[in-house]
This record gives sequence, structure tokens and C-alpha cells, in this order.
Amino acid sequence: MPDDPAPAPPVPEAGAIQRVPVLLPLPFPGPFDYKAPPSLALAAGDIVTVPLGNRRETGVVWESTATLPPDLAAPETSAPVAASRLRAVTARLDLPPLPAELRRFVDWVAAYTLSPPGMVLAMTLRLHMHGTTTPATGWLAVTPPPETLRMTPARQKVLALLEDGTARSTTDLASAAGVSAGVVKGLADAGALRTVQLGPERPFGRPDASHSPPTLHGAQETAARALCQSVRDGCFSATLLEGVTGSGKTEIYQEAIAACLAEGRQALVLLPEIALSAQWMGRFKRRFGVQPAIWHSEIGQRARRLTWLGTADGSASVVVGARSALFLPFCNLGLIIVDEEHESVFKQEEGVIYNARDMAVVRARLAGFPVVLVSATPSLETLVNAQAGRYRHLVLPTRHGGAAMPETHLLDLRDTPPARGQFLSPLLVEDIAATLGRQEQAMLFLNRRGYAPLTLCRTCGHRMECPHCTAWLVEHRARRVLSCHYCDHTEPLPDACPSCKTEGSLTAIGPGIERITEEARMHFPDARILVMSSDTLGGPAATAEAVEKIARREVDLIIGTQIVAKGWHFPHLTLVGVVDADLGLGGADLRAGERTIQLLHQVGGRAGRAEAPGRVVLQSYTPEHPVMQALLEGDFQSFMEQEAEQRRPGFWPPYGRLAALVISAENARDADDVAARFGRTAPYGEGIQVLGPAPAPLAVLRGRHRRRLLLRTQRTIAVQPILRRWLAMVAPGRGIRVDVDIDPISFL
DNA sequence: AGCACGCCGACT
DNA sequence: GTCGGCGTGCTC
Repeated sequence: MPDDPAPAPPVPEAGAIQRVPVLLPLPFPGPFDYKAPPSLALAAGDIVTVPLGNRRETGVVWESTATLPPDLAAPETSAPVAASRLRAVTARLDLPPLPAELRRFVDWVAAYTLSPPGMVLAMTLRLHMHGTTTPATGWLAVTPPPETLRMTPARQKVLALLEDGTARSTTDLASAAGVSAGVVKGLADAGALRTVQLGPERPFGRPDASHSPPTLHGAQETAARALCQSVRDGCFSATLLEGVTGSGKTEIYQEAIAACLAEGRQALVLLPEIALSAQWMGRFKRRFGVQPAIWHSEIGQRARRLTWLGTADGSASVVVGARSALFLPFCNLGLIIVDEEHESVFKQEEGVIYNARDMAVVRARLAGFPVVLVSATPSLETLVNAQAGRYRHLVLPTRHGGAAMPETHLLDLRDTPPARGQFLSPLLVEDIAATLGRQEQAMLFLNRRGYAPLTLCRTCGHRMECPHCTAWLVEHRARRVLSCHYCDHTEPLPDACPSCKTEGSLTAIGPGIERITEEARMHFPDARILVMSSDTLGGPAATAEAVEKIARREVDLIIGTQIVAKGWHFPHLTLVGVVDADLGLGGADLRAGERTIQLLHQVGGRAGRAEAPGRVVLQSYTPEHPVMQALLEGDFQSFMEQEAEQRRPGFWPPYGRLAALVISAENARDADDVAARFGRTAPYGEGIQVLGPAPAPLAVLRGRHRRRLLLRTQRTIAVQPILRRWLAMVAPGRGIRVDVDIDPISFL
């Protein structure tokens, strides 16, 4: 292939209009062209406002997508708009331009997920656009204080803090003085405070790489050294860091972050649920002396804006965030860590459907820096990438500090069934009683919120179902309601069956966490029980408090859903009982086994992290199942090898590629009709297969009827060009949506 | 995604 | 006679 001639800079002919492409955060197929007033001296990446119809929009000066690989590049869209119809760019905003690396990433993600590029750009831009530009205001004391001021102890504390003459914000003052914000407001209203504009904040402390380095030994030291070397090399590499819970993975990747800081570059850590990990933040602060910048969906407007700007100007040097942090405009990113890489929450399921773990690897590759995927139970995709040599594989074999892995026991519910209407086997009850008797903590895990997953009528057999979804309504007894876990439908729990009108014949079937709590209270009336679920823990603060209470031993028995499986450290917990280990193995999900083993391993890892050894008891009706056997033996590796062998022959991921087409419509007939048309025009050929159409597993969701087709290809065949051609053949018609999900994982 | 234009029912 | 429902189509 001959060298490309260096593209000549576009020298405009005299009097010719400068045409500049602007990508808008809207679902158009590509950028719109505008006239560039020479006075603005626009360059690619500049954030500008432009007229669109009769409104004004913010967009980004773009360029052609010539850098995309041929598989992903979309065919040329329609001819350019005539020069005479172009409108002029209004203004350039006073914001750092989006780096070229991020622009290429946006194009790449759009092409890969078959989304309009503007919608991907929106993920970057909307992250800060809703904020206000008003600088923060702070308070200073008026001296002398007005004579009319009534002094109170709370007011005294606030004024004392202001004596040093530094202006402080309302929230800052209130929390530092240990009073409510109302006290500050009261002082201001009384004329004792005056406002000043706080200068441009430097809200991000400078993490100090040498603040408190750990002492690492053996495999830990080797792994840390390897990661640090990659960071210093400063080119793309992908590494899987695998180690059981408690093997020191966090300490090791913190060393990579330290090396990255030493190189003067920024680091990004993606966590599954940033809102929940006060403990992670604590560890970071102990290592680096300051808190990192935080990013997740619930941070306030102001923090959002500051972090966005901080990543763009480089003042935020380490960001910890949920998946959307991947689209922040870092100016000098040098490392991405994806912790708990196997977690399915990295997959965004709405709007632009993408997997943040995979896109993190892409961003690292496009910009040329290392990415580290971290897990105790890596996904099969990542393991196969490691085995194929695409990723480096670092393994930490043991827990550090001599703590042993918990011992796992299977409790066959066919041999020792729970009493009628109960869900805990007498053996597990005894075990918990003994544990509590030794003044140790125990935990019951059940991944199901509410009281009971199914309510049915004993007289006529009627099942309480969601009117908008193909799903049972879950009873929440504390709130006396039935609610759907797939949409926001909630109704009061009726006294009589809505079908046969019999009073008092509705019966709760199966256990939810509330019902297990009821049973536990009966067995252990004196135990201090703490329930941990998204229903009982309002938010991050309440969750952090619950975790603290457990660590302070103010709790004997923890009863929790999935939320307890996160990386918490519970030093006094020695017994974990899994109420229904089989839950999650039903259904036709490709990854059901993999997910169950990851979840249960993670839950088990909460036990026995300090001196006392931990035990895990799995209640199961199918103890012979390979997942149960693997958990019993603690042999994650052979299970994953078996799993791999099952997927290889049929070209299931990761040995093949998968894309789902989900057709949804208000009524079933429209959905069936369009799905059938996609079925008739399905692509075919060597290594290409289409499955379906079939009702999607949740055939009705939020009142929409859903049908699904699956496209499966061999690994060497990209799905995007095939899908593009296929989608062009069918015009769905109004009100009918066709969603494309590349690399689907949930199958719902 | 917005927002206007446009064509058919219940109000002053 | 008008106000207003949201279906369809356009925005460089």
C-alpha cells in the first residue's frame, strides 16, 4: 500500500466560504456543516454554539471519520448541503476543546454500537451542560456583628470558624461547625455574614504517590512492578489482574496509579457502583493522602461541572467513577483500571448500548496507554483474551496476611428441607445459632427484594401480574404493596382476589428478603438484625453507615440482597448462608452459570477476612450442578474451562460475535409483523447465523411488546456491516422501535 | 431530541 | 366560529 500523501491543509479560495462540520448532541446520522466566521479561528474539538431551526444548540467542531477501520466506517451519508444554505457558527465557548483522542473514541463507539455519533457525543457533553456557570459564593463574618444579633452556641461555632478570615461555603461551614445549613442561613438573614465570590476552586487535592506506599511481597510485588512498568512504557497494553478476594488487588493497582501520577498523567478507575464504596474511598485516601475526584449519576450539578472541567484541564488527576466516567474529556489520561470487570452493570442497557469494560480497552488502545481489568472471578471473555495472549495475565494466588479462603458447604435441601412455609433448613438455623453464640457475625444472602416474588389466589389460581410487563408483581409487605421490578408500577395489596373476589385467599409464594427476615426474627429473637437492600438503604450515606455499624459489631445477623456482595470488608463475619443458591440458574441465559458462580463467590468472599476462618453454606436443591460443585471445590478455573468448551463449538461468545435486534411496538401484531420482515430478510452466509424471531424473554415490558432476533457470526466476521445492510432493508414504520444491542449480555 | 406545521373534536 | 389534541417531518 503506497504511503498516503500528506493531506494538504484546506486552503480556501479567495472569497470561498469556510465550511466546518459541527457534531451536535442529537440523533442525526452525522455532523452538520456550518459557515465558520474567520474571526473565530475554529479548530477541531472546539465547543461552539450554532443555530438549529429556531433554537440554539451546543456542539463540537468535528472532522471526517477517516480514521475508523473499514469494518466500522459507515457508508457516506447524503450529499453536502449547498453552500448558500449554510448558517454561521454563533460563538466558541470558553471551554477546553475536546481532545482528538476523545473525538476518535466517540466516532469509534458510535460506529461499533451503531448509534448516531451525536448520541455518543451527548454522553460527553451532557455530562456538564446542565450546570450553571455561576461561581460559588462564600461567607465572611461582618465585623463587628450587628448589635441586634442573638447569639446561640451554634451561631458561635460558625462565627469562630470564620475568624481566620477565609471565606467558606454554606455546606462547608455547616459541616465543619457541626450545625445545620439553616444556622448559616439564619446568620446571613440577621446580617452577620456577607457574601463573597469564591475564587476559581481547586476542588481536587493532589494525590501524593509517596504518601503511604504499602509493603508488597512475592507475587504482589511482581504484579505491581509489571503494571508500573507498563504505565511507564506509556503505550497500549491490556492486563487481567486476577486474585481472590483479600489477595491485595487494590493495593497493587494503586501502585500503577502511583506510577501514572509520577509520569504526570491522569488515571481513571471504573467501579461498578461508586455510590456504594465509601470503603474504597477510605483506602485511596490512606494510600494517597487525599480523596480522588468522584463521578457517578447522583453527584450534584456543581460537582459534575467541576469534575468535568477538572478532567479537561488536568487538575483532577485521579477520577473514580461509574461507567459514564469513561466519556469524561481527560486531557492527559495515562491509565484506566476496571475493577470487578466481570460485573454486568458495566453494560449500559438504554440509549447508547455499550459495555464500559470493553470500551475502556478501546479508549486505551486509541490513545495508547495501559488498561487493567481486575477481578476475583474474571468473565469468560476476559479469560479467553488472556489465554489467547491478547491480554497479559497476572495472577495472585493467595489471600495476604494468612487469612484462609472460606470453607464451602453444600446443604442439600432435599435431605434437610425447611419447615413448611419456611426457607431456612434446620441445619443452617443451627449453624447460625452457634455462630451467634460465639459472638461472631452471620449473614444470610438472598438476591431477591421484597417479601415474596409471587402472589396467587388459593381459590382460583389467579396470579398477580404486572399490567405493563410479562412479570409477576412482588409483594413488599412493609409498604403493603405489590410492585413490578421491571417498571414503576405499584398497587396496594388487595384484600380479595381481583379475579374470583374471594376474601383473604391471596397467598405469598416463595421467599424474598423481607420474608427471610421475618423467619430469622422468629428463630433468633434476641439477635440484632440489619437488613441491607436497595429498599432499606436509601442511598450511599445510609449504606456507608450500615457498613460501619457492621464493622463496629453493632449487628449480629446481616440479611442482604446483591448489595452485600460488593467489595465490603466485614472483619467479624464468619458465616455466610446463601438461602437459594440455585436462583439465577433457571432460564435460558447463556451466562447464567458464569454469573451465579461470580455472585456466590463474591458473597462468600465477605466471610472470614480477619483471623477467624469463614464458612459459606449454600442451600441448594441441585447440589450436583457443576456450578455448585465448582463452588464446593473452590475451583473457579475448571468451571470456566468447561464453560468455554461448551461455547466454543457453536461459536457462542467469546468464540463468536453476537448482536441482538429487539423490535418493540404498542401492540403484539405490529411487533410480530416487523419481526417477521426482519426474519425474511435475514443475512446468511458462511459463519453467519440468525436465530429468531422469538418473543424477547420479557415479552411485554413497560407496555411494549418485544420480539428479538439474534445474529451470531464467527469471530473473524464483524457484525456491524451486516447489521447496517440488514437494517436498511426493513422500514419499521411509525411507533415501532428497533434497538440494536451489540454483545448483548442480559438476554432480557 | 425539540419544535413547528397541520388537520379533526369540545368549548366560548 | 376558535382552542388544542399529538401525528409527521425537518433541522446544516
